[in-house]
Amino acid sequence: MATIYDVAKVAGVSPKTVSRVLNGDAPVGEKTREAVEKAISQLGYVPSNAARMMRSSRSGLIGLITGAISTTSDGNEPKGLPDLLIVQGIQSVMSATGMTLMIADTGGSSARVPELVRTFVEHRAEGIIYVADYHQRVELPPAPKGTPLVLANCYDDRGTPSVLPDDERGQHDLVSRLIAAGHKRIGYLTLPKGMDATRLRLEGYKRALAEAGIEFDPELISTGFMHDKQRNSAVLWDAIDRVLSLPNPPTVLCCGNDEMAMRAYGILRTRGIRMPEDISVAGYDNYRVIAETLFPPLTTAELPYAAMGARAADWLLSLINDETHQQTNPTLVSGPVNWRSSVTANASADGKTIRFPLSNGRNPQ
Amino acid sequence: MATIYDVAKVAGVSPKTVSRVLNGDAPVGEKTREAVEKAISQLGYVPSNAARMMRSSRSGLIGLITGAISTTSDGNEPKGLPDLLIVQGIQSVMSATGMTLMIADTGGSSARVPELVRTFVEHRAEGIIYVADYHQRVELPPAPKGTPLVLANCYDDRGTPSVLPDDERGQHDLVSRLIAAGHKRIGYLTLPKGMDATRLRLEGYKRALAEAGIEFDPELISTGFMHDKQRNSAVLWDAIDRVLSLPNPPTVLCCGNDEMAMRAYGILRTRGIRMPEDISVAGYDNYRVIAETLFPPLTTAELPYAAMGARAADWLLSLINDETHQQTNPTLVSGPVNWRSSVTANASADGKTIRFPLSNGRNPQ
DNA sequence: CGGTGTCATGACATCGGTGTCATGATTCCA
DNA sequence: TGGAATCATGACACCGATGTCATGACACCG
Repeated sequence: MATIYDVAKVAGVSPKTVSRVLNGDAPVGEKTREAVEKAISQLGYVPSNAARMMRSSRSGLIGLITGAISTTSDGNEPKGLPDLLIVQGIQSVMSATGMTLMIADTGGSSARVPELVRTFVEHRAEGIIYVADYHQRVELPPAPKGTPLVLANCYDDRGTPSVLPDDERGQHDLVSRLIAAGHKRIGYLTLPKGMDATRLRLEGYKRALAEAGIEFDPELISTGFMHDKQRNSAVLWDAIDRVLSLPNPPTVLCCGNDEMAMRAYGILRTRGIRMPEDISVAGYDNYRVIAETLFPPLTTAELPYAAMGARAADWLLSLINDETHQQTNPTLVSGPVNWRSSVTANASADGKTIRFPLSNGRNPQ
Repeated sequence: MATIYDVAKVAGVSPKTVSRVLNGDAPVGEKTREAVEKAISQLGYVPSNAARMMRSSRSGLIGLITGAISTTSDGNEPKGLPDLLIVQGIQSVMSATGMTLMIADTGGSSARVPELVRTFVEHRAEGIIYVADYHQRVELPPAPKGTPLVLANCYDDRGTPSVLPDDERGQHDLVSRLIAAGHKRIGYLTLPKGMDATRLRLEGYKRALAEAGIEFDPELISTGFMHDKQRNSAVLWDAIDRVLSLPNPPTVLCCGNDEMAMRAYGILRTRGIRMPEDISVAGYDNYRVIAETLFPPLTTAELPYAAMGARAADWLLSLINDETHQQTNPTLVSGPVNWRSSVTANASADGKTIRFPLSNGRNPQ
């Protein structure tokens, strides 16, 4: 690999002059510049970042750690998509700034984090971002001093800068929109209790009802998702049964995520219930492969992963550059409601209660 | 940040001795070693990879480029999942070898590739992997000499090392398995014509039939997917109509991917057709979020993304280490058939033809 | 007991850039 | 026309590791 000395020799100048041509930090004569540029392209010279870094102590590298640190990870499920979208958001900001991303993943074991951090420090990464696969609290080893750390899609209790989805607002906006479309009885099949997203979204749901003057009915709420994959279908089946057999059943079912909505489609159709004619369905995440492909396409609140990544990246950059760029911590990022045809524009007139054909049959699988 | 000189001073030895303790490349006295190790942990010293690299010319870095170079990309759809799984496969091999992954993506524009490659060369990446989001031909600028390049999920006509999914075999194995389960009339709703995967899988389909002595019936084949997202539902609707209204309709529908199968579920159910009682459905990809969540869970051929990534990484490492480790080019990786309950174990007895309730109605959406 | 090997360690150069300072050639203005 | 300012360029040290070679202290052996 050619060095700056080789270029200097070919161009008949000193290495320092070549350096000046490369960096443009001091004037260089026109003819000299041309000779140097010719030599560079002739030799295919590319400066070594490592050598450059030794003097400047700026590596141009950002370390990125992804992976499920949570204790709930069952280890073999490549959830990954949220991570990826966040990473894309980060990547787009970084490449615009000329930073290069180094990426490492824990493979699900939080024990590997210190090792990964060490590698990044060896490469003198200027900052580190930790990305979680769902909104959660994490405990990370303290970052090495001098290397700023930002958390994306997670937070800790040490006050580390953190970027989170605004789950409360997302659910609020979705439910408000449903109310605006004429729905008053809104079923809600939640994610597992104990998750931050579940709690926050329920608050958003309640706030939207309150704003519209609709009384909150706990009967309409049911957990529709278990961490235990095996029992998922049965749980959702029962939850749907329960809310549909209410004396005054909902006209729309909000699902905790798009995956659950997809499963709900199957369950509802199996019983001969049509969407959205008999009942409307909404999801959460805007997991596009699901939401756009389902038939009918799914109305869903968007989890703004890419925007969260970009926010986290911006914040990290400002920390690196020592800007006092104040941010509230945590920073909440909200996304739009994606309105699609799984929800009727005008809910059935008051008083007309649909009777659903219910069976006691469980998941026949 | 502490340097090796700081450590040497604190421990009262020469920098070279510290280096020896770090690398273990020469014997060091017991007491000296202890003093050095104490100084290291006291100062929180981590060696600088950049400085190390200047002498060794080994950076420990691998460059990874992902993104849709294809001309068909509609630009705003984050397909990404295949990329991610391949990246995970690569990552697991690399971290086991102590290499660090630098990642960059083209954001859909192939014009950015040279720029990304240049960045990697600046960092003196020891090798580069290019990852595509689906099996396709690509044209990349020639890699800088001395930096090996491996293509994952794509190939070129320059003979660059390339790792591809064995689409022919995957479809063959799936269809053979369906035949073994008693199916003889096997409908096939393909991906768009012109894709490599479409051609190869059709060959696999035919080979499986031929091996079982079943005559190939072109009526059973129909394109079920368009690049044009808007028309997708209508296209699939028509394709399903066509094969189901045959005098001797299929007992199972193979879909070009799991996404199409998900859409088929919706279409079939909307018409009151039950799965798998009335007809079986199979997919391709083993896109787990879909295949495991659908009701009933989907039988599908696995596209072994992680294994492909691992293979590509292994190959790249052997190229870097100049091993003559012969590989056939391209290297084909095959995955298992995931058998789930969307396909009946025993197809209906011969002669009993199911009549489907057909409508001429299009997608009512 | 002197010569030879082994062991533990240090001095110094080197990798490939860039910061600092010096130098010679021009240009400029009083 | 002479001194100062500007310009273009080069010499040299330095960043933080490691490879090479040298050195002093012992152990070993005939």
